[in-house]
Amino acid sequence: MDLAALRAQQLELASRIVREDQPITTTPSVIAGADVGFEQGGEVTRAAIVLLSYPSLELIEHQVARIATTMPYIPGFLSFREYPALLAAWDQLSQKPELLFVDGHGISHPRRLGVASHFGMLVDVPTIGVAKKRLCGKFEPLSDEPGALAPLMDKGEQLAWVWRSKQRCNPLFVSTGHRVSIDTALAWVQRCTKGYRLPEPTRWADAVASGRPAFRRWQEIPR
DNA sequence: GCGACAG
DNA sequence: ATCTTGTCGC
Repeated sequence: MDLAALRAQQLELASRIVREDQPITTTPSVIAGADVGFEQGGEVTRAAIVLLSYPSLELIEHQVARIATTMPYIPGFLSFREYPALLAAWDQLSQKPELLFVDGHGISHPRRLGVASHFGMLVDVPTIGVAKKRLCGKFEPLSDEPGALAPLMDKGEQLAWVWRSKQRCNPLFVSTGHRVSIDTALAWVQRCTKGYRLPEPTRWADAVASGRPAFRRWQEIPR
């Protein structure tokens, strides 16, 4: 793999990311969550996409795709490692969502093209990036109260909101993926958070992608 | 030159 | 991300 070429590709794609809200924004009735996990020591990439109804936030569909891993993890190039599997899972959906949450950064990336932005652009759906760790940029320490907020700044521009979704939990990094402003991204993440650190779409995608016990229970003991 | 570094 | 049980704290 040629990192210089991938870096150039990121700059090109990043220039096409829409950081503003859509002129016509209607309330979504279906919101998706996407996440990626690995198996067999990393040789297999497993992507999961879940569909939740809104505003009830109930799981209505989940798809999992497994493909041979094509690239190693290199900070700043995560999307090239994860998007092939995500696209495979996306194609398996019986219906497409109106809003998409992706586990990872959106524009809060060195070249402004985190996995949420890259994948969001590929499927061309309003997308939000929800990351659990900082990749770049700086922010002031948050107070301990849940709801504490601080802008993630880099080179003079705000790239995300650092938001403490729950008490005694590390904050989340919420950013524009594609076709959603940073403020609107935060508003949707807040509306979809129900008492846990992660918003429901990413929480379920995470559970499905990594075979969490909570999900297996729901999966193996239905009805 | 010395750290930092999504998942 | 993943390897992994119990355990400390609210």
